[in-house]
Amino acid sequence: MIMFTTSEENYLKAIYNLQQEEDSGVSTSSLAEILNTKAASVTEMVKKLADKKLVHYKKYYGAELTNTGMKQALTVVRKHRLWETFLVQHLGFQWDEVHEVAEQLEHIKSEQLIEAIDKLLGYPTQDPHGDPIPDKNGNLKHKNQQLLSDMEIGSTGIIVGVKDSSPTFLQYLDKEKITLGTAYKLYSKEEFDHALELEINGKPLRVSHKIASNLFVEEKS
Amino acid sequence: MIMFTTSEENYLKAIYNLQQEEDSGVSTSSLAEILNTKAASVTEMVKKLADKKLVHYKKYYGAELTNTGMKQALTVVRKHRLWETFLVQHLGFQWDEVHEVAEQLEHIKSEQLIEAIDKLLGYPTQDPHGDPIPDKNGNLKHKNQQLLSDMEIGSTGIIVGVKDSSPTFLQYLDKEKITLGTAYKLYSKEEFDHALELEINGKPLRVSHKIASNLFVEEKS
DNA sequence: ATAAAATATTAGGTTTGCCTAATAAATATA
DNA sequence: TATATTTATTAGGCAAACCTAATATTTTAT
Repeated sequence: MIMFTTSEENYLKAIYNLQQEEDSGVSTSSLAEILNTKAASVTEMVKKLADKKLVHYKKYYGAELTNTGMKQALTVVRKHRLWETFLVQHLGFQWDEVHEVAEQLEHIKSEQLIEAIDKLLGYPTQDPHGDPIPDKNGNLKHKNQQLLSDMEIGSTGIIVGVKDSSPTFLQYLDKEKITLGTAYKLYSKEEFDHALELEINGKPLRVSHKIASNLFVEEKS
Repeated sequence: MIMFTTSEENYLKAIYNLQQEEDSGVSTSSLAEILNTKAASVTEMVKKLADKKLVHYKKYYGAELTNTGMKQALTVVRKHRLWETFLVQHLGFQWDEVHEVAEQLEHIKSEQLIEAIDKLLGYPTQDPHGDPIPDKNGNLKHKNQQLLSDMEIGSTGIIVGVKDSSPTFLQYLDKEKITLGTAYKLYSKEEFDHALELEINGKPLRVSHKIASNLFVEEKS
């Protein structure tokens, strides 16, 4: 059983996350930004990952996970999201407090541990931010979610996830009493700045395009 | 707030543990053995710790924790023992399975996390091996324990801890159904090899000196 | 008290993962 | 299309924490 360093795991996870958005190769600069490091360091590490057959890498193009790399990335993502869920459900953490600690906990090496946490939580399929938790074989249960900013006028449904899960954004949502499961109705969109007029918790609320484009919703059928 | 590397924390904990036994300075070779590293590496690191005022170090003599070093060592020991307790009580680990994982978990940096675990466990004062858990101020509740091998013939009481907590020893105890809280009666000691004749769980049991010298007992008053 | 053995330190390397500065390639702009 | 700008790579270094081999000190045994 091959083992990975914390740094390698962080790169794999970051590539995984970025790969979800862009469909071309993951760029050196985007990795450098996410990983809080410099482009030169990224190039170096990505080459190392390519040597280990964890990513495909083409100079000046970018990196993409191989099947092996994807599998490993998913186990890191799985651990991260299970720990986040544990912190919220069993240790009383708020959803804006879990990320940093989970960044550390995701690197703990013990199959027994993560399986026990999974069991304790009842094999959850979503973390506190609405992100899917891969099962131990790497399978994801994907919801049919859309961005609130992409919905048509008159659309109703519920908030099912956040795209940005930074503390500041989550704290904004707390302030507005928006949680996963909260119902919305989209009244109108402002042409000029693409702000949205919503009904949330029975009250009208105006949100910027930036906010709406970081909220996943599931439309009422 | 000063932060320590995983390696520094491991050295501090190791020095703490060894300091409990010997009362002179902790030797380079004993540290090297415990930390699975070479003497040269230990010398180097101990010097670094001395520069940071975490240990007193005298060449060819050994290392001793300063007050600051002791405080830090105790927080690592606290985390280690709380995690061990958590693994056993909430995740169904056996007492011989917890050490390796706790070695990793003890380095997670989050005051909030360890306080939440402590609270969840009900502020325990002992870990699954009977070792005391420092409270968040570093205070230890010390039992009046003695080694079984040091007891007089006729002594009765209960097992309250293990000195060696290696899986092999713990598995031996499991096999013999010896747990913390088990009552013992010391019948006799063999002159030749210092083996002991005991009554354990209502049945006679002969244990070697090595075993008896790794069991802590509390004598019935 | 001296020699031998054991223990500890120093000197000089290695690896991992990061950095800055210089160069090369790709993309955008005139 | 040629040039400017942005993005990426290479070259050369650095710090942490290891290592081996050589040397120094302390302890043990004769």
